[in-house]
Amino acid sequence: MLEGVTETMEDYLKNIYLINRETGEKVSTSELAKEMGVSSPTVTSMVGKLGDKGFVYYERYKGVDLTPEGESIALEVLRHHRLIETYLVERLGYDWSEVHEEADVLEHYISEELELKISNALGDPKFDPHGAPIPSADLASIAKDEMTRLGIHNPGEIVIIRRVREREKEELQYLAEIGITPGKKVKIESVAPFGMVTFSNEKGNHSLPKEVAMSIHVQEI
Amino acid sequence: MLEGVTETMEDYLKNIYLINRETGEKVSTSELAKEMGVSSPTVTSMVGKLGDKGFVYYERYKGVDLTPEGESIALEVLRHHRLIETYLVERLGYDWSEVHEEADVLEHYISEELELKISNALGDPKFDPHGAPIPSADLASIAKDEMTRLGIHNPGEIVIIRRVREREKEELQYLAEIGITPGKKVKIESVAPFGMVTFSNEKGNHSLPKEVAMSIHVQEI
DNA sequence: TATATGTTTTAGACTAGTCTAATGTATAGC
DNA sequence: GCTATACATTAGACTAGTCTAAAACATATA
Repeated sequence: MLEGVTETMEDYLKNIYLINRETGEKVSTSELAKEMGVSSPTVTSMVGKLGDKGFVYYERYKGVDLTPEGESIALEVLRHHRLIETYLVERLGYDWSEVHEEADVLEHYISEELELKISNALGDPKFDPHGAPIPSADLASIAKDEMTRLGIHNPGEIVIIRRVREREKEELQYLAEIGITPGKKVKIESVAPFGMVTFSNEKGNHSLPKEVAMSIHVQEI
Repeated sequence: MLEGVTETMEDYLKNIYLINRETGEKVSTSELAKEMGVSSPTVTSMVGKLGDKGFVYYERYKGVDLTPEGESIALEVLRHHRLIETYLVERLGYDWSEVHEEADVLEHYISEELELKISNALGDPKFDPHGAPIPSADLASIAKDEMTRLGIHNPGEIVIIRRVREREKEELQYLAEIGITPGKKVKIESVAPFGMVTFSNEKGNHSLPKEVAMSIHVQEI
């Protein structure tokens, strides 16, 4: 943790970064409150402090945005998170579905020294076990990727899974069972009523709610 | 971290355990304050809370003592600390002099799951890199050891270093340079004025202040 | 046994992070 | 252009952990 930046602040900055990357817009108080699991007034007061410290741009009723300094803190935390996840899977025998909670805590507490040792031990990996890009050591911001989402594809198209956003352990385990892990190929079979997307792969035919399919990053081939 | 036990409380309990093991007596407010780096009134207020929660026996003006429950929290933290130190040295290329700070933080944040994976990966080690015993997974309290201290031996006696208490990085590096690491043999040469203890080993002749020699656990042969 | 000395506790205050209840603001739909 | 509704902010309070200054206690020694 840096000087004057608490674990809580790091978490706010990380979540502002992630929501902003997802939506491309300024982040509203209530979105952030929901993501952080706190009340809206709590967020208002916290973003005020983050603004005073120069980590976010904040104007009342207009939402927040990271400053360059805020962004590099967010990227640092994200780098820690994804390196830890990768290490736990590669070196300590964790399953990809189990690593999120552990990394969510430890990301705030490993030193720069340990970050470096972990990265070296793994050969400076570029992606974590879910396919998410690991920010580089210089914290250059992550390039917007060229990928699409499983949920926007049409029947007949074939795509490679590149990234599966983090979610509940049981949900990730289920996705692995039906062949949705980074690197695997699937063919879209149908976009059915009730917002269901059906696809086929070596594990047979399966369906997912569109909302979930939209969180799976893919590349068409 | 357990339910209702904060990082701060874990630290108090750990330090009460360590001081009590060292002195064999109830721990006074001021000793604990010095060890924790806080003021005495802070300690008074904290031990009050720890008493309410049933982790310590505390009577005004009489010092504190761990209850069985407090002791098992302390042992759990100590087990984490020493496993982490061992892992960093064995698997991530750290030097024994560098691991203390990292472990002091992470000890509060690794899950039981990770503790188990680390212990398994290392083959359930019994001692950390400084020679300190690692509490077993069932948190049975650590048996009082049969060792003596380097500082109490007389010229001519030969001893094996078993354990070097944690201290500043630079100090540990110096001790390693002069051959004071667990497993090494030394012969006491003299107990000189100004409280200096002189000994010889394969690195030649060296001296240490008696206070330091008293913190090095040895076995006579 | 009375007192001086050092240790411990009490009193009261402050910060970080959170909450609920009340109030203010923006805007979509008429 | 006005108003209902959803969202955001202010006000005020609470807990954990810390501090300093002042008072209480324990005890060694004369």
